[in-house]
Amino acid sequence: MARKGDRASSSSQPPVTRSPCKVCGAESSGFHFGVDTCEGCKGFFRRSQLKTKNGTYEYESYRCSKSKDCAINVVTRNLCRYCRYAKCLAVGMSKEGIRMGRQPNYLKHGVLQQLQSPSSEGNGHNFPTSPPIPTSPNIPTSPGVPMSPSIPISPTSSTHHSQQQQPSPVDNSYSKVSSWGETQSTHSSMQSLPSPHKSYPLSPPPSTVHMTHTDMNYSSPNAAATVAYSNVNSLAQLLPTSPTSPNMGPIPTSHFSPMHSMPTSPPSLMHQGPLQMHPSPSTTGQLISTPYPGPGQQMQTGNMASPIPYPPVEHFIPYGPASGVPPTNGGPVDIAEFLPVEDAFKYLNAVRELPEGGRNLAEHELTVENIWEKMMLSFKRNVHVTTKFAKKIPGFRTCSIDDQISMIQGAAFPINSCILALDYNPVTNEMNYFNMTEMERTAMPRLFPPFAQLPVKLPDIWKKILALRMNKAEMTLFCGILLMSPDTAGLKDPKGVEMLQGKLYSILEKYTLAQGVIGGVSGVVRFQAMLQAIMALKKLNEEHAEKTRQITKVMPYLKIPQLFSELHKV
Amino acid sequence: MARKGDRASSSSQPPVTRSPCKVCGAESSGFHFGVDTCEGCKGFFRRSQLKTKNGTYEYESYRCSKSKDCAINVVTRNLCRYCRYAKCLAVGMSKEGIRMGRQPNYLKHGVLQQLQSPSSEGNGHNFPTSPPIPTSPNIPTSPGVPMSPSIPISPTSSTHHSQQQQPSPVDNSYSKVSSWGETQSTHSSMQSLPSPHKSYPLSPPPSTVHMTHTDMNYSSPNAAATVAYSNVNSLAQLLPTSPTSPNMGPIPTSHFSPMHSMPTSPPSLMHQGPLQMHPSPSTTGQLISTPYPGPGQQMQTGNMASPIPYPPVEHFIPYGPASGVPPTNGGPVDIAEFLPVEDAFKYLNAVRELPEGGRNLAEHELTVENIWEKMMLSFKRNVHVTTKFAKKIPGFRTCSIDDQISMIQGAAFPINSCILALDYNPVTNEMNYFNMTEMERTAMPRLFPPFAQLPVKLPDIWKKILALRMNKAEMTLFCGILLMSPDTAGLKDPKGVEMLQGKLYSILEKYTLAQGVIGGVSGVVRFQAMLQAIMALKKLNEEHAEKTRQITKVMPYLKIPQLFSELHKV
DNA sequence: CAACTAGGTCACTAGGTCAG
DNA sequence: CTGACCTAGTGACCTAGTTG
Repeated sequence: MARKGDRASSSSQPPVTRSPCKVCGAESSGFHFGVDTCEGCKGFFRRSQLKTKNGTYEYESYRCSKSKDCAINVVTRNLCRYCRYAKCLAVGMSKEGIRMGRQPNYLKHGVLQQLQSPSSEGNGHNFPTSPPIPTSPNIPTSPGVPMSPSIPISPTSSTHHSQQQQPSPVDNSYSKVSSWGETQSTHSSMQSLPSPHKSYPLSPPPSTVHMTHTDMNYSSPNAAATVAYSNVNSLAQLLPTSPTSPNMGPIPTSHFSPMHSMPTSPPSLMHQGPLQMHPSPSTTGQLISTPYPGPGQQMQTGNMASPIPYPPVEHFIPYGPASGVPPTNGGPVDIAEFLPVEDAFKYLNAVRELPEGGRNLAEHELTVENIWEKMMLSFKRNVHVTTKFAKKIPGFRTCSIDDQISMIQGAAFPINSCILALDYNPVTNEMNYFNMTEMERTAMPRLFPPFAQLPVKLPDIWKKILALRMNKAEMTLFCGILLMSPDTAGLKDPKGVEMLQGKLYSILEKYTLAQGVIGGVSGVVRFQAMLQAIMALKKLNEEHAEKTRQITKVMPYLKIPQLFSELHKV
Repeated sequence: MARKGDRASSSSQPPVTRSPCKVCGAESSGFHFGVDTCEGCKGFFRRSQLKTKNGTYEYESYRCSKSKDCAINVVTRNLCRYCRYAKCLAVGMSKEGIRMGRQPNYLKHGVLQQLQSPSSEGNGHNFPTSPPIPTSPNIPTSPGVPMSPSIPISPTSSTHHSQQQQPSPVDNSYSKVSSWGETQSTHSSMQSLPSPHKSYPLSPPPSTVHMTHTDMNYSSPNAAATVAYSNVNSLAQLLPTSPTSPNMGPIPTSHFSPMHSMPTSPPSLMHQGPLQMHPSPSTTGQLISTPYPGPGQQMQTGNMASPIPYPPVEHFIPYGPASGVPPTNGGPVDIAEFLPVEDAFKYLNAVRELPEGGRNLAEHELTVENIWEKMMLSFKRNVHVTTKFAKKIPGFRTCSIDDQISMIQGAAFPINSCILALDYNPVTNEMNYFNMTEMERTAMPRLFPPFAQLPVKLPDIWKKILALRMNKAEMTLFCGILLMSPDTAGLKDPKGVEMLQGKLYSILEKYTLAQGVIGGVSGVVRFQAMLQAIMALKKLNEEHAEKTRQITKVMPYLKIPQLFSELHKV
């Protein structure tokens, strides 16, 4: 049976389709370690990953005698092993990327690309539901399918990452730029390579390809306020801060002032983009911004199968001193006396924006390392703001530092996930996936298979959360409960935490009951639904921690900020 | 064009993503060798079972270069064939598990048919009952598992569908006889993996190998017809039972009749011996029996260790029609109309006794295998009774068979753990640790290190549960909530389950509130504490599942009844 | 029939080999 | 060490056979 090489040259296919090796430009012999490469680079990469007798990896011995920016092409590829390996990583080669077995037909027939091609087409669907016309003969980039992340998809926008198109020697893809060099330098033995980060270009022209909202309206105003966590790596360092830290900003004397402003953060803080905020005209309370279109705005049914029961307007729930319905037991609840809602909530809200220093990746930058790094950046900021949030929760500061750390470790992810519900639009399925662009998000399943389910599971939870129609006070309590989990791993005083959490539960219940019927749902039912949402978030958290462990096992070379490793006890 | 394969992706069916492969998590393409797997794992398993030229099986050549505990997921599945194959076995794949032909419709959309009439079921609850699901004798029964199918309890009747109801009166499953000898022997050569089928005799000469008494008293006329499944032990088999199964025993017309009898089950079902029921002098409701001896009675322990000296009268909490305190909203709760408490609870209670066929090990018998076997025996009985319990929970039968199975899988352990609280004495720390003797229990940490924490963590949870002072009705609802978890893994209709669970929550809350102050604690607080206990149990369950996975990875030669492997999704 | 699944096929790719 | 060539798998499709 016809053997190998044929695929390229012979066969029924015109030889034209044979793409060049993504690393050196030579003729490729197929997908190797997730990337279209030649036999040479395939073999080189394989050997590089072998362990030597001393237990180190082969690639660790590579050194560059120049400035780590050697061009890699057919002719020069053997001149610098360091740079060749770096290039391999840069184009996305990795053990995880392997795809064995037969190539799916839909790939062969070049299904997917067209969706991406005409640049940013309105609708958010990026799935091959239609019988796709073979636009381009080769490798499409489909989520879930391991392959080179650097394949140019949209010819239109190809202006900027020209390199991989041309089988030529020039290659800027993994070039110099040392923006991250800073942190890198402190990162130990990085000099011996594997940190592909260094080698990546950091600020290529913003991808025009798949532009999403996040890009534009981010102007980070309160940058200074949140201050330099840039170098902080330990949670412990964050905690001892005085609760009245000047960074906190002014604490509103009244938490229930009836103004329509966004939380307390500047508008730019909100992840708006296409997502509009429309306060209910009928209310005066402070609202949580959401992606729902406001009154008079058309709600388009997108890819959702079932009709969305909740209309946009009522979603904006005012809160304030117990208005009508009396609570089950006890008098009206004045949350303001118990917890500074505004103050706490603003930190929660911060996770909805791209962190400082973050940027959206261009198409050709969608590599494991780059995405990981972006995630880490986001994550770090999130732990920070969660920490600040935590300090506002009654009783949190009374716990031991160790327990405080444990709780933040255990709750940062679920809390963050919860808040992102505010940016989810169940109708269009638009979401803020940890501040990633849609392109980045869709690249995830391919680059990090264990995370593949997350973008699927989160929306379910988000729907639940949105259906709760929580206002800021409720959301704050809700997250407080997530934080104060007595079953947090490693807790030294679970009893104490349990009591504190119990208090939160009870306040939330009273408050919710006092709210009366919201959106046709009674307070009792809403409260129970909140409890269920809490459980769902906790469960998701555990799954996620497990997945993270898997990933870091499989990709031990990924940098894991201490915070993160702490968070998931990796 | 579009051939079948597309069924997964496209199809006219709801865009519901197919369930993940039980082995690697990739998208499954259907049932293969008895398990929901992807094409890759299907092919891998098939090839593994092929004979080589030397007459050996392909899988016999597999070796693990690490510690036989490699994670298997879509990314790593090709890294270790030994572990991948082990995982295949663990999830129950086997040649005998094959099921060909069309998949019954009720499996596909089992959920919807709830509209059916409640029909039978001696007592008349008004909750929907699923249509008497056709008993399909050929549910994927994967062998790979050493135990008899048997649904014990009461062999009488069984006139209808005798096939799946193998009336083996006694459920000592795979106890005595050669079963172990068989497997063990083949396992001696464990080094090179498994002959799972050899070791997990199921289909092989159905006669010799695995024959326990099941054979003898199996007198069903159509034995031949069912022969192939005589050893079936899939959960699926247990479920389709007609709700009118005569095994249920007499059902009291009034669930609240103030009699002091033990539930309604035959005495032999109850772990009575030392357990006496002593109603609180001030009440007349039915009580949960506990290890606390009643006044003037001496406590003697069965297979448990020492006597328990302490009779907290308040521990016995009566229940009955809402007495004094009015519920939060709505009138008094009549649980009897909603759920046959007595009937359901008796099954729960059964886990407190040593299963039939079980025996306590002598000191020299405390080996990994023996203890494992004992655990499995207990476990199997527990799943059985949990299944029966589940059928009594309103709405459970309306779920699809798959979901029913998933829920039992996910809840058997926490439910069983919960019930054992009734045998825990917080003063002396005496406990019923899954019916093990103290000696056996103390041997556990040494033999199964991953389980070391269990005997430590359980008491904490038990204390919480005891502190709740739940009566039978509450306990039944509590366990029902554990069962109907919308976040159960693999659920196809989580929404439906969520709704059903919500109902249970709401009933429990109303009922608990109606109980008023118990032991100085208000209903509101008690209810909240119940919620926390539920979360604690769920968390413990996940940890335990993880530990189990560890153990079975490290000791792949341990026989794992399918029920067990299913239970923890090993 | 229609809905499913073992098995077979064969397009593909890790790894191993061994001249260069 | 490199990389063209091989071999042993792998897994997307397909077909034949089974079952409701």
